[in-house]
Amino acid sequence: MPMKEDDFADWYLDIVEKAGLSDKRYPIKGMNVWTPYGWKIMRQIDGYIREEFDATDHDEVCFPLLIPETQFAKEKEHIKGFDEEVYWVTHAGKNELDERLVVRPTSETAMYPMFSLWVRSHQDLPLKVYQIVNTFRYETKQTRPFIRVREIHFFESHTCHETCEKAQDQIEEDIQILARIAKKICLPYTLLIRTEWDKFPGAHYTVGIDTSMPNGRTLQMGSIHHYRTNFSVPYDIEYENETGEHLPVHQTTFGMSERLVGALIGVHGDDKGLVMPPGIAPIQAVIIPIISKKSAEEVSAECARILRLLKGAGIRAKLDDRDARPGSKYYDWEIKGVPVRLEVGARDLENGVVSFYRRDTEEKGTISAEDIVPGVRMLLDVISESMMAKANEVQKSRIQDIDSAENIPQDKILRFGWCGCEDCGHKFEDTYGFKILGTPYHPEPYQGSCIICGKPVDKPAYAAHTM
RNA sequence: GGGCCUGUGGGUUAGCUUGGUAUACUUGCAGCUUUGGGAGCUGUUGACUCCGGUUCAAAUCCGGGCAGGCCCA
Repeated sequence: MPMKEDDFADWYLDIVEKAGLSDKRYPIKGMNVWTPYGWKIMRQIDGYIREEFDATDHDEVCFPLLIPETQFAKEKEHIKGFDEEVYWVTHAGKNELDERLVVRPTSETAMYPMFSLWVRSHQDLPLKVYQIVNTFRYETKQTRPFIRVREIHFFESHTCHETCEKAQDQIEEDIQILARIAKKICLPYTLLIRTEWDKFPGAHYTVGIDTSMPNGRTLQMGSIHHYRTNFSVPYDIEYENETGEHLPVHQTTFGMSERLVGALIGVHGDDKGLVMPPGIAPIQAVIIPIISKKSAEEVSAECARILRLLKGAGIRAKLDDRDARPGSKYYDWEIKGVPVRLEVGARDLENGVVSFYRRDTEEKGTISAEDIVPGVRMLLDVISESMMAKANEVQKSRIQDIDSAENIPQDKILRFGWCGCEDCGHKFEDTYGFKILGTPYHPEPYQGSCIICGKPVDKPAYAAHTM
């Protein structure tokens, strides 16, 4: 059941604070401090992103944060889209700058003048780079940790290709990369081609990556764009082909932000707190010793042994040997969403087992102490699969077909017929109060008629309230 | 751009109308004790957003700044 808006806001902020993800008391709106546990999660995700891009022949780069105004203004649509939400650097020390500098809201305009120098011949193509950096956008609406912030941690990949088709192939590769990343985080998502009036400023087309949050709204986690030559022409990124012709490159970008963290809170969290997917959990298994006077030494020794084994096997394990009651430790690690808890007490020693608790389903059981490594490994796999399956179920149940304005559920993603024309699109958004997310990137069978004009259509459109 | 509201230990908060010793819970720290779902006891650290005004006296009243939140365009 979707949560009410206020309940969601309280619940979400509570988890962010209690799990130690972020401290929002920093005195600038929308700029929060990544606290250690939250940052570990983000780094875990970043690490996986690096792995994926490196494995697909992208090179990591790091561009300057500041962009000269003239460079920023070269692509007209682009600057119009960001005009209202960029930060400007206008002074250096006591001097006013001759040319103002933009604090990057995204890096197209920082990178492309350099691409113009780097790309000369078809042998330089494809050019595939990415960076993991922070960007800045002056949000005026209400901010919320990870979901709506003014300083945004994200990755962006930028590619240049000889032809439109080769750029399109890149988008297919991006979609594969996305699929693998999403699986790691156990996040379901939809790929929808955004409407003309909602695409990225300057893009030929935009694919939005959305997921559904517990308040019934959708959260856009990132996007993939095909630019064609929209940027390469104004930024003069040309290559010489085999026959000596000079042609503009075709470009793509792919980016996802710290909203992934917001999404995983929303998608997996429950009333006990965060639930971390094993793939990116900073701590995959926490060991709690159950000390009693008689067995203190034996229990400690066994815990140390298990910790050593798990770590040796590459499992991110932690021993919680604080001087506190077991119960209070349980609560601490449940809020943080640690997937597996292992308990070792006198009783377990006697039976040659280790007790476990699964965070996602709250099931308890035992693993033979001898098989602790394969046992934990299998548990983590099972948890990943079951979290993914459950999240997919929920996402599916959030989608509802409609064919008229009657009985519109406010907390669902609507699927309906739309002829695709801008007029009907705007009419739909105005009368229904929903935002059109777009049409499926991967074709899906559909027979219906435009909900506004009645024209028959063979592909659906999706709409939702957005975060 | 216009309007409204709010700032009290690390967190949550009482007190503000009617000016006078700042309340409680939680957290932190130390000791004792305890450990299979937030134990207990004792001791202890820690706050009135800032600047100015009124007053014998300001967390409290007034003005301004800063920060945050909400509503409207």
